[in-house]
Amino acid sequence: MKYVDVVIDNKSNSTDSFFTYKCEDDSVKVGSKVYVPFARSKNPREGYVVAVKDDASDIDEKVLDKLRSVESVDSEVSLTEEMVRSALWMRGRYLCRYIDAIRCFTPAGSAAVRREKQNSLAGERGYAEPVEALTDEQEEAVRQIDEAIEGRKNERFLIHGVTGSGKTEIYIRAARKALDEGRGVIILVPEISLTGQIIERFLGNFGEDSVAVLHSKLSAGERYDQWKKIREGDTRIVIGARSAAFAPVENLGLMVVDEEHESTYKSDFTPKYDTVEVAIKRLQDKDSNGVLILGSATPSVVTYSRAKEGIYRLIELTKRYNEVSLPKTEIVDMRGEMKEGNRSVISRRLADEMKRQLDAGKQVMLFLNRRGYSTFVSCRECGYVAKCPTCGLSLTYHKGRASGKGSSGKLVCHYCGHEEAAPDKCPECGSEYVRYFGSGTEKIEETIRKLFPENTVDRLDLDSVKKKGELKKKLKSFEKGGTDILIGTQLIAKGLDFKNVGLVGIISADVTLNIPDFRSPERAFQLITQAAGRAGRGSDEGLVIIQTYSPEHYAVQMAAEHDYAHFYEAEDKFRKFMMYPPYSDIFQIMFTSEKPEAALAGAEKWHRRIGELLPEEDRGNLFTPQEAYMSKIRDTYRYSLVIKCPKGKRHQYSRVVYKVRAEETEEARRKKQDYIAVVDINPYSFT
DNA sequence: AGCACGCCGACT
DNA sequence: GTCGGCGTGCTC
Repeated sequence: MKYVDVVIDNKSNSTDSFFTYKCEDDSVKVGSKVYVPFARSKNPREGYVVAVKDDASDIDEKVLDKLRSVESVDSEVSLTEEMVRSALWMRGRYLCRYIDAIRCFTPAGSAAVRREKQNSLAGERGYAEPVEALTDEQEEAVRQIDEAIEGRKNERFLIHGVTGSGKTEIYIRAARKALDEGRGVIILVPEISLTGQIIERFLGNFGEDSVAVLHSKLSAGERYDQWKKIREGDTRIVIGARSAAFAPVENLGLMVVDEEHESTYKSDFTPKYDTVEVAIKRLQDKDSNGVLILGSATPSVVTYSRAKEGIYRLIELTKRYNEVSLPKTEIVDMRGEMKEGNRSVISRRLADEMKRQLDAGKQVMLFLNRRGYSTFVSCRECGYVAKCPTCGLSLTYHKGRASGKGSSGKLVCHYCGHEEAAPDKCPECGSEYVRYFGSGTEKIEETIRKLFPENTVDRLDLDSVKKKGELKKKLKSFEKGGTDILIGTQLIAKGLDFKNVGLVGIISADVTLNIPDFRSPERAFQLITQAAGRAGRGSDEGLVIIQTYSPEHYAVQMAAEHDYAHFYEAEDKFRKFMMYPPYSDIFQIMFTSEKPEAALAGAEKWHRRIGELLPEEDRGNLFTPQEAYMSKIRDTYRYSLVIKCPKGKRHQYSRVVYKVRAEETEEARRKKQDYIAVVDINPYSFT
């Protein structure tokens, strides 16, 4: 007989601990799924074994006489020990429940789910590109990676390579090497529906039977089948979005995170994990000792700084295939447009160039900021943007919240709570053209249709991705030349390859630049770079026009010059000065409730307790609770609490937050709690 | 989260 | 009497 520690599968906060059971079935292992009696529950409850003991020697005596027996061991589903270890680590890292972390690793559908036996890869056809000779840079990268894989070294690489420098080919070689060594492979991509090329090439190189493609369109049954196939070792290569990082691959030898900087790698739901961190954890496990490859043309500042620190080995790919040159770029200063009477969002320069290109039979792509981001305040004559004096972030305009003096509104910093009256004149130049930016993106399509009535116009954004097939149809139409002008968000800025695009226009670099988030310069740089990468992929040199009210901003300048190194330098200085990541971790705790006063009271309570528990010298890193950026979503009110945790103190701060949460759940046991608190460490946006 | 227990008001 | 509403408490 054995003794096992089990994590019970229920959503309660108060059962978030290990429960010890006796187990008659000696086949039980760490990772086994079990059914156990629990409390007064009539039916046995599901749980996962996290520890197995052969005797009762280190079991608490108080518990020993209460022990009940495991009902049954589910031989169909079990996690590897490495998966269990990684899940336990996640709980501490992201302050979620054990079961939340474990569920990431378990198959979503159960065996009971009806299984439609259909080929999940239907419609995906693989093709192996004719193997071209590798560039010297690629050759060297492959050599280093192969060596690490062969030596079973837990090494991490960052491939910083411009678009078209052949990162995918390196991934394929690395995967082949890992397979040759008898090891498993996980390839992560930001959004499966937009990365057809990688998948096709993997399918082409390794064959459909050797590659499991995990995507959101899979039914529960299909998902389960895939999970089983991977778990049993029938498929050694897995490709998928974020959640594929948890695939039950044993003997994990290689993980690739393509487009490492993408925000889709941060989970929106509990647990709010960071995929790269999970990958690192899984690979450094003693059963893996695997190799990590991050790839990006525009690595996140945090990642790049880690590369500089030596945590990642940096591989720079500077040459594009066939020596295709990077497109020419032009910055259009929109302040001039205003002065000269052009109130349209399309500059005369952009309109002229569009006409020229369209007349020459070329296609045009126009990029908007992400849809519907809210307002920042800017002067249309001098480009002044209202910023928080202590945080350096853009202030957000709040309408109609009379701040005493009957002013038209106020400007609020969503980080620290700083407030000031909204100006009716520009504080820099005195102009009355102070405007609130950021909405009405749909208008652009209308404007373009009016400006170019002869041409076909199409628009693509997140909404159309949701409609199955719509995306593919629109992209196909553009590819075939059926559409002259394609308007889109940065969604279509990635990875697509259209040969006939002569001009890329970035309508406004500013909206990305001025959302109240310290990452906005980084995002602006990435957006411009990616969008620019769509131009001139054929034989002709392309042109990129960047419209902005801040032409002197370093993110705009450096992106226009294709100069990542200098952008990084400038951005790193800013981060260091302001103590933003990588120099800190930002804890955001979101309080929600149907009653605004309950959400605020919860936030204030936590604020007080955290303040009491943090050492004196750290209190300055704890900010006052704020009404959230989106203060009310579907009848729930939201308040947020931000803590800036200096580098190296994450454990300490986590413990404090964890303790406060434990206190609060303890209290909720007695009194009904009327708010919900959710912790997010390093959120991707402050919504 | 379940689920049982138990205490009270309302009804065949 | 006794049915059932839901507040309370416990879970190896």
